[in-house]
Amino acid sequence: MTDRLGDVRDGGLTERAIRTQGDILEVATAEFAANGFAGARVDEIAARTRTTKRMIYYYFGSKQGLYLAVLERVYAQIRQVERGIQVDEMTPDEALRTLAEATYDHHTTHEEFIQLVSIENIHRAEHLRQSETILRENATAITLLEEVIERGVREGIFRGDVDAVDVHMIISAYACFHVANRHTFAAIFDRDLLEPARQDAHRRLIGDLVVATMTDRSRSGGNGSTGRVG
Amino acid sequence: MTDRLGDVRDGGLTERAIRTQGDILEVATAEFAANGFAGARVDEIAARTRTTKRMIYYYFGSKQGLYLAVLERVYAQIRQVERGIQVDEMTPDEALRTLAEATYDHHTTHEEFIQLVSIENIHRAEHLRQSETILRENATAITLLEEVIERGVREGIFRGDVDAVDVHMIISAYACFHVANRHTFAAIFDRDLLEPARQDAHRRLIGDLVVATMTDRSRSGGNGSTGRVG
DNA sequence: TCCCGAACGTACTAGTTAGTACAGACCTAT
DNA sequence: ATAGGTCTGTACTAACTAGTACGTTCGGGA
Repeated sequence: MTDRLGDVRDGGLTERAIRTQGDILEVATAEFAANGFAGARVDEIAARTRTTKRMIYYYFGSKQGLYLAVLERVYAQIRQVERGIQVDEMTPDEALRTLAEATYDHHTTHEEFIQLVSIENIHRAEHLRQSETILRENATAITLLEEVIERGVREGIFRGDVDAVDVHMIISAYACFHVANRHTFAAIFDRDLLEPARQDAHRRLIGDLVVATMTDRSRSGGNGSTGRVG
Repeated sequence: MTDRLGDVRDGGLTERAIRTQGDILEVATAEFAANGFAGARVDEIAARTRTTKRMIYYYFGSKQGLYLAVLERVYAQIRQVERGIQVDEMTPDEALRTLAEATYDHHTTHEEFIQLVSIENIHRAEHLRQSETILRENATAITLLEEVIERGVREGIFRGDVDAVDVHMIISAYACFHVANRHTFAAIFDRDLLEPARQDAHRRLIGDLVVATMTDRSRSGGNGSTGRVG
């Protein structure tokens, strides 16, 4: 009660209220990411905020409501990063490499996001499907990739049977794995995928991987115009 | 009590006991994979077996003991698959493609294994690290890959700065993602990664991807003898 | 100055869940 | 046949946890 301010209004919410909600969301993000939905404890979240459990229910209604708010927050953050990427002036392969590295950098520095995505998949995306914002806004991440790939195919340097969603999947798979399966991988193969000393090599590798795949001329069967994925 | 047999002994365990334990493990695998460790209910597992909760505690001691038994069981299964792979007669790139496709096929047909690995990572592999068997036996999966890659590098067709563990990571990442992130991916991008119609294309793609990456001659900087990963 | 609603804190409850006490059935060996 | 260990079922409990009832404080507008 020492830092109470002269509550200035802002869209129906007190400044203090906004800070309280932000405080709760930050702590809740860590708690859900670390323990899963069922494993997370509302009491534990409350204890680690400046406020009380009462407030969590006051602002978010239920444990599930809080979880959904956490999910929307982390998905909004990745949208923010994606919007900041500029690849207009680059050649298609340079652009592809840049996009891959940006995704790699985001995921490896946002462990909580990846953990929450894992958790959400355990629950078959049943919460995520309730969020129109995420479904509507986060699919647009593909647009940029589509332009780059279309350009590369038109210029004849990219294969034509792998589309933007496929490429996004490849990049995401690589970047997610480093974070999501870090612990079992380290336990079994004794190699920490996020070790700082390896970061640069791993970043280069995802670039190599996606460019090599898209520019590959020696692959098994078919070519740019046949055997389209899907 | 209708199907009671004349309990024949086998290594200290009744035949009936073995069947009971197997029954519990099978049901528990599904329950843990579907709901996570905290979300899984011992009562629910008991209700879906032919036996009772009492037996779960009799054989496995605790919820955690049961979970560990489940984990060991699914890891033992993947070891079994890995042991069955033969690549001696193949060229290194054929062998690599075969190994990648086998991993892809295993993971896409063993959803529960992937889910349990995800769950275990949420818990920072703290249960897995307790299992000496998994740590000792499952690391040997790399051996086969090591031979193939060494052969490819010696023949001058593979790059030399990516080792067996890196390649295993690439293959696992791709194969895991299809299963682990299936639901969020489908929700956002409206594409089911496990749709049967796409299976062949996706299997071919992981082969292309890993072979293209390893045989890539046009990559960013360095070559086979410099900039080694790690 | 005093009313009103937003924001907040404490103490509680109803329901759930991991784990157990106790009793009994079954098989094998002697 | 009977002792003793393995195996099984029922009914219970102690502890935990999401959610709430109720009261209080605060700032701003009339």
